[in-house]
Amino acid sequence: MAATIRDIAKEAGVSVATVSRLINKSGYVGARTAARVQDAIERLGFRSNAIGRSLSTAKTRTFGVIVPALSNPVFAEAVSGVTACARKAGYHVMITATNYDSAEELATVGTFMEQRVDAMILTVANAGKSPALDLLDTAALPYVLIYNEPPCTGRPAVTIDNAAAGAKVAEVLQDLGHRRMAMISGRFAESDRASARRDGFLAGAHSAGLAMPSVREVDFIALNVDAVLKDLFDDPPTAPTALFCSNDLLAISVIGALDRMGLPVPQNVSVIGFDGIAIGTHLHPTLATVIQPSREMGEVAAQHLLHRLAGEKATPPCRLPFTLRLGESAGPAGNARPADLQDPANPREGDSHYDR
Amino acid sequence: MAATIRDIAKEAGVSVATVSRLINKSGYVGARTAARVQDAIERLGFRSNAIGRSLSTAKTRTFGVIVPALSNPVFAEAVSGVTACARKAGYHVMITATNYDSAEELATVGTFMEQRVDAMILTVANAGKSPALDLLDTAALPYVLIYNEPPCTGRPAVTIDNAAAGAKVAEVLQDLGHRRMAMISGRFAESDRASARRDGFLAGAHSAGLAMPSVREVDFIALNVDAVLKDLFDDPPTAPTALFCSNDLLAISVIGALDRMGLPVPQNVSVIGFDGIAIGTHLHPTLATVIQPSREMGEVAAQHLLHRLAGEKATPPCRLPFTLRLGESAGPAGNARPADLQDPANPREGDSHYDR
DNA sequence: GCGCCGTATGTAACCGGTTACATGCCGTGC
DNA sequence: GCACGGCATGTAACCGGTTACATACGGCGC
Repeated sequence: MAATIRDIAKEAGVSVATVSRLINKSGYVGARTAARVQDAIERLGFRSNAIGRSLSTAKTRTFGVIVPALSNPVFAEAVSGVTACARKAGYHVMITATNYDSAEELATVGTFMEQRVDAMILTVANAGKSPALDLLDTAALPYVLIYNEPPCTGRPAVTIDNAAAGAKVAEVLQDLGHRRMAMISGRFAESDRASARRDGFLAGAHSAGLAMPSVREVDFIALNVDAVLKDLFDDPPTAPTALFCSNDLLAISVIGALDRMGLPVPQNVSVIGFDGIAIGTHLHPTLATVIQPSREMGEVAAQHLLHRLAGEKATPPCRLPFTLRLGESAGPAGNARPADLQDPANPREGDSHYDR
Repeated sequence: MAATIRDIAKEAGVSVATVSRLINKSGYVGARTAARVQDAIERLGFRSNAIGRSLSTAKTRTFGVIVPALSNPVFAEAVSGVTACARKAGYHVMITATNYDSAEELATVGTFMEQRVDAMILTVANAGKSPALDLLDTAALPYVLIYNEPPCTGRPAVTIDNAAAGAKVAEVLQDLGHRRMAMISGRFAESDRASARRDGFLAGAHSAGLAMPSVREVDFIALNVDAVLKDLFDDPPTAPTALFCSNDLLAISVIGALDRMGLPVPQNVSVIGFDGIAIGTHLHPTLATVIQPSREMGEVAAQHLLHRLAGEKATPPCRLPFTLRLGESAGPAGNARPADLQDPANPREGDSHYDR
C-alpha cells in the first residue's frame, strides 16, 4: 500500500541506495538527483518505514519506560521528562504501568526486549531483589532506574536520598515542636523507597531523642485511610501531632480525612507528604512535602542512556538533591499560631534547601 | 548477538519454518520436534524479534496514543485504560504528549506513521480543524478520538456530550439557588471540549432565565487564577456565587485560591469542576464535578480499534454517559447550610445520574 | 598521458522473521 | 493396490530498509 524506497527509486529513475542516502543525508547525492528524488517522495507521500530501518540497523531508537502507575502524577511527571528528552534526540518511548506488580515488571521487560527497545528506564518495587532487573543484567541491556533506592548491587539509578529525606522530615517536625509523630505509608513490599523513607524517618526521630513513631501501612490503591486514622487518634492525649505520609496522594487523602474527623490541618495535626506533585501547591492548606525533581530525574535518566548508546561510558548521577517545602499543612505543635515558631522570612536551612 | 530463529533451527536440527510454526502455534509440529525446539529456545535464551515479525507481517501490534499532557490525571487515566486493554490483546502502546500544541500533534502523527503503529488513539486541540487528523484520514489509518467533541465530519470518537454536561451544571447550580455564575476555563483554542462545555453552560443558564455568566480564560499551564478571581470578586454585590471550572485541576486551584482570599468554598462560593479525577473525592471539601468515564473511554477506544483491526466494521460508540457528582464544593447559594436545599438521601435525578 | 582522489550512483547481500508451496509419510477406505 | 487426506517438515522468496563494494566520471598534479 504505502510507497517504499523502491517505489521512489523507480519514480525518480535512481537506485534505492541513492534514495536511502538522501533520506539519511549519508553519502553523496547530486543536487539535480536530490531534487528529483525529493519530488518523488512528496508526490507519492513516502514515509520511510522505521521497521525496515530497525531491522537492518538493529536499532529502534526507542526507549521502554516501566512505572508502577501513570495515575500517580509523580510518575507521569518523570515520564514527561523522559519523553521530552528522548523526542529531542529523535527517540521514541514505549510506556507500560505495572500496577506495583513484580510479575508484571518481569513480563514487561520481556516484551520490551522482544520489541528490541534500545534501553529501558524503570521503577520497580524492589531494586535489590528483582527478577526483571536480573533479566536486564543478563541480557546486558542498558537501563536506568528512577525513584528506586539504588541497591548495593550497583545498579544504575537516578534518584534521591530517601533515607536522608525521611530523616530531614523528622528533624523539621521536631523543630516545629512535635514530640509524637507517626508515619502512614503504602505497602513497603511494593516500594523500596517508602522503606528507605521510613528508615530515615525513624532514625531521625530516634537521634532527636523522640519516642519511636508509629508506622502504619495502608492499601495505596484503595486509599482507605479512615480506619488507620481512627485508630491513631483514638486516644487524644497520646495521639500524634504530626504525620509523615510516604507520598503526596496519600497525604492529600489524609488531610481530607482528618478535616472530616474534626482534626483540621495544621491546627490540630501537621501533615508532611513526599513527592512534590504540582497540585500540592494549589491546595489550601498548601501541602508540606519533600520535593523530588521528578521531571529532571526522567530527563537525566534519558540523557544518560543517550550518552551510553552513543558509546560513551558515563556513569549515571546517582543522587539528585531533594527539596523540603514547608507548606501550610505543617505547623507548630500545640495549636500555636504558625507565626509563633516559624518565621517565613527565614526558613531553616539544612543540607537541602527549603522552598516556600 | 541475540539468538535468531535460524540459530534455533540449527541447534534443534530443524528448519526455520518449523521453529516459526512452533512459536506462533500455526501449522503442525510433531511433539518430539516441539520438545527439541523448545529446549533449544530455552538453552539459547531466544526471544523472537518483533521487528522481523513486523516487517514481514506488516503489523506491529502497537497503538500510538497522543494526549495533550500526561500530567493531567484525566489523560493518565484514559491512557491506563488503553494500555490495560491493549496489553490483554497482546498489543503495545506508544505514548506522546503534545503539550496542547497542534504542530506537535501533526509531528507526532507523522512519527507514529513511520513507526507503522497499527492504529492511533488521540485527543487533539480541535477535532474539527486538525492537520493531524487530515493526515490520518488521507492515510486511511484507523484511529479514534477520545475526549474531543466529535466534529460534523463524522470522525470516530469516544467521548461524552460536553454541551449537555455544561447545561446540566448550569441547571444544578440554578437548583441550588445560584443566580450569578461565572465560568473559568483553559484556552478555548486549545480545547474544543472546553468550548462545548461553555456553550452548554451558557445555554443552560439562558434557558433557566439567568443573567449571562461571565466567562474567563486562564493559562492552564501556569494556573495563575488569582488575577482572574480578584477581578471577578472585586464587587461583592455583583460577584458570582458559583463558579464552573472547565476541568478539575483548575477547580482545585480555584478553591485553594478562594480560600486564601477569605471566600471559603462552599460557604461563600460554590465550585464545580469537570473530569472526575480521583483525587477530587479525597479533598475537603470533596470536589463537585462532572465525571467522565476516563478509564472506560480508553478501554472502549482500544476495544473498538481491536475490532476494526480484526476486520469487523463496527462503528465506534460515540457518546458515553457522564455523571454529575454533587460534592461538597457545591452548596446552596446565600450562605445557607447545605442541608437546607440539598437532601443527600435523595439526590436529584436527571438524564444522567448523580453520584455521591 | 597517467595515476589518483573526490564525487555520484548502482548492485546485491543482509537484517529476522513469515508463509506459500513442495515434499514425503502414514493410515484409511474401496 | 491405489487414491486421498491429514500430519510433519523443508526450501526459498519476501517484507523495506542499510550499506559494503563496485563502477564511472571529471579534475588535478606531475
